[in-house]
Amino acid sequence: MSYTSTDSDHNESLADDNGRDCRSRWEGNVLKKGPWSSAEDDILIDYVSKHGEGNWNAVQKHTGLFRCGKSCRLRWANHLRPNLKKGAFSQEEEQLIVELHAKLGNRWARMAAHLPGRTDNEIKNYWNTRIKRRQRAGLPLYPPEMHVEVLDWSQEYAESRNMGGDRRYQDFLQLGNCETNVFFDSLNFVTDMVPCASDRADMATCKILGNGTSSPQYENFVPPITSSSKRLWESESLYPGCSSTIKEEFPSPEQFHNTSPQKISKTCSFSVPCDVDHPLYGRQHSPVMIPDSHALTDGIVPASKPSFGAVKLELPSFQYSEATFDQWKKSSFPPQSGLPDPFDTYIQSPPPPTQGVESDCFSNCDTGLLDMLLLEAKIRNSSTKNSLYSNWTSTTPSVDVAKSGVSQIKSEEFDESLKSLVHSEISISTHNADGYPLRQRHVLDITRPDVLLASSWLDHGLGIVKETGSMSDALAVLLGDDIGNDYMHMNVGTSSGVGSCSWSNMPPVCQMTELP
DNA sequence: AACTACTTCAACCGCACGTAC
DNA sequence: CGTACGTGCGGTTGAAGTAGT
Repeated sequence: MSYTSTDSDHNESLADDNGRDCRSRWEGNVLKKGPWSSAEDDILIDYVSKHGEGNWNAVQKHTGLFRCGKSCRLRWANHLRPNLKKGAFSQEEEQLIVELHAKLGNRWARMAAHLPGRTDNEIKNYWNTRIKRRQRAGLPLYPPEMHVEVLDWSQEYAESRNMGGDRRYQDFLQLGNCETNVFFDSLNFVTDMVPCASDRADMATCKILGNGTSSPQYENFVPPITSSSKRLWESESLYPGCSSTIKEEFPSPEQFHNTSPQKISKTCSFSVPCDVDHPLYGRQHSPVMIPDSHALTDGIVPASKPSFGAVKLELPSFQYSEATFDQWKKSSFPPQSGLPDPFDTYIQSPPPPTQGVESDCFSNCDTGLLDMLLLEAKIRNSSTKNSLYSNWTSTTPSVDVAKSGVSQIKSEEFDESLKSLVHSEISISTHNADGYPLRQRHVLDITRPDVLLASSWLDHGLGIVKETGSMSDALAVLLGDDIGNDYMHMNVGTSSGVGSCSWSNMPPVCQMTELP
């Protein structure tokens, strides 16, 4: 789009904003708004070439430009600075944007840092356009092929664990100050990347939303903030297949104010206790919404903002209707398309669920969160027969996913495992730098979902997965039986057994919370 | 050709954060 | 500590472009 406006053809409002934005006056002149003229561009370019970037508010003083500093900065950053790429995004760039969005959410500036020559505004516009397109098409935001990427990424982290950590992983984990948010992003990442996991989570939510919950763990809820519920409520169209039950089960924003938390939460999602830093309420050990819900599995949560249940929703990945899935099942993979846009390709011909998954994915979706995490870990450990899931696999219908033999997990067992994770207090004796013994009580904050997410650590770091026959055993080892001993032998460099893992060698999310 | 609906994208807006005073 | 200021970020707006009828 090219503007051909002149200096006089746009509005020049005078609203006051502490004199800091473009609506202020400058020496009696009204600062100009609207599109920039080429003359203005030249002035700005000349100024920056002489004085460099920064101190934008000084531009108008030195150049006579009737533009505020913010406007100058924006113009320079988005259009005038050198090495800016113009034109459509390449396929590589598009794919990178999708990957980055899966990891970062709507953090356009960060995404732009990974795309040389591209601006946050460009990426944001592209994404919003893409969202609208996919929304219209009723399709998920992230192509299922990307599940390969997440596995590669997990492997990469595991391999680089002893080399100072994977920067991608660290960046991924340390976005913002609230690990819970990180987890939400992480979970989104995983669920979006792993089609079956995502589907199952979504289906699980459909079930939760549609049928309510009967399991005890679903009773420990907090009501989502109104904005979330409101958006969910308003997003009926985003949840085909669930919308009807959402309408029935999900209270309207008005109802939220008049309904008991338990009643509300039972219909929304499930949660586990989680330490949450909140700017207003401080650190709380309180239930936090687990983004197991349909909205949440694809609702990218801006990690920069605290998430005291403030789960911000965007678009769900599971937007396709049952009819669409039927088409998927019948269609071939990879999709046939001559469209240049790889995502349009996906829109046109969404791939079917992985072979052998359909029935169980759609019929046995009582679990969501842990199931998905296990799925990820399972895939990566597909070569190990004595896997974490052997007990479960022996008692539940087996489902092959990507030739790896991933199994469904009984919801009851999942419930019990989840319970065992909650409020686990451990005592650890170590030595300080001077050799004096230190004994501290900790809460191994494994209730933090991000800890759970660190399956790379669970299986690669501790080696627990390979040593035990079930997730329950593994977690028991992790939480109580062994760690609860007075002394833990933690050797760096070996990879078998619980005692082989240094606490400092854990992913950042696995840091423990020291009890007061 | 004219009209309408939709899409794109530059720019604006409000807010948050860091820093200097 | 409070205030002013500079800067950056993400969400939103609305004009121009485009496609469809």
